[in-house]
Amino acid sequence: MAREQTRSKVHEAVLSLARESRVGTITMEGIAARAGVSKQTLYRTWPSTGTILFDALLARSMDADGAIAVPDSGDLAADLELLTTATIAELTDPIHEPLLRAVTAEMQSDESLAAQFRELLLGPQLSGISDRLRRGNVPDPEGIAELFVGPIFHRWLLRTQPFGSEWVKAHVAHTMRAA
Amino acid sequence: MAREQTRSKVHEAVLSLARESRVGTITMEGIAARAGVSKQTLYRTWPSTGTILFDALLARSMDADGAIAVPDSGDLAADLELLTTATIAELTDPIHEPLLRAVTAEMQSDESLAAQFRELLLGPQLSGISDRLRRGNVPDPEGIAELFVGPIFHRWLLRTQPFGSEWVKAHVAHTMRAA
DNA sequence: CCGAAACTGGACGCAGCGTCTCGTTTGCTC
DNA sequence: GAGCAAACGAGACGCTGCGTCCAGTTTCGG
Repeated sequence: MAREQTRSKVHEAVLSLARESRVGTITMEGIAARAGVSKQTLYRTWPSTGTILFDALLARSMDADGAIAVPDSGDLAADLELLTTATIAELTDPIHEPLLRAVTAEMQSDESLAAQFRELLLGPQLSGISDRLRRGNVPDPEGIAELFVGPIFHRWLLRTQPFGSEWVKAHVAHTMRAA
Repeated sequence: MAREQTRSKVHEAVLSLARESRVGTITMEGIAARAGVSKQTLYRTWPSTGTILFDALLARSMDADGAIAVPDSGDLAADLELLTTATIAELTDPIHEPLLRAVTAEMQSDESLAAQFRELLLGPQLSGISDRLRRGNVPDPEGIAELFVGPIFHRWLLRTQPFGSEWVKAHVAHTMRAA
């Protein structure tokens, strides 16, 4: 559909806008202006700002290493701790964070965006983790993966409290005990 | 500030709007029209639609029983299962759900709304649970409370999969094992 | 019964939406 | 390298909602 050059111009524009202003204020017109692209071009490919943000997020997740790799050293507890730290780093990354917050928000009133998110980001992430758990002979790996991810996400989304290394350790310990 | 009658007219309007249309489409002008109230009156009390939705949500949570009561029968596992079921019922209630989704979304770009939410809804909820856990001699009750709530919220927010009774049982079992 | 506080109704300029038209550029195909 | 379809830029369109302002009315406690 869209030329590759257009797509990357739009992605760059979105990233720079997300960096410098509140994500809730990002508009189609703003993106078009920043990217040096006509609104028509935007609407041709993306139905909403949420879709664009998600697309940018996805592109960013891909080129680094293809999402977050799940470590497998044989020591499950150590791996979970690494994974927690890596996940937190991504969630609080100055570029990722605003994009992800905006997409999460938009998902609440856009089911098709939510479906895309689940399929392309959340799903792979969760099954990566449950695969690792399965290799560690953990029963009900899917359930434990949810138990592991849920509280991290919860704390991030609701900004309950900052993530500290002692919290990470405690969380991994809880997860290990449940597994 | 606002007369009690005005406040309740606005709450009713918000509830009826949330019931019948996508929450993302709720506007100040729409609420004003539905409530038979001038925009001026709305802005005098609430700075944004998010604030109004949160206010309505809070009012609704209060009059029922004062948030969700944490059961205490002595049997921790049974209590957690009841609590899970009650929480899910609230999260999927046809009126609560859209309001809560909208507020959660808005919180992502409105820190002061997030703070209110934490203080008036999330906080009491979490400390109710950790109190119950403490009474059951669970170590690190705050941590376990997060472990308990996180995955429920995660599954609801991202609509990963529907809540089934077998999932509830498994989740309680995991939590018990960690505690 | 009087005054302050809360209210209605409507008007204001402004930003962003989503769609349209028209003329230009890009890049693939023969 | 000429030709053609697809993608693009520029900008105009009416419309909805925003947030603020004003002038006149209602409500209610002292």
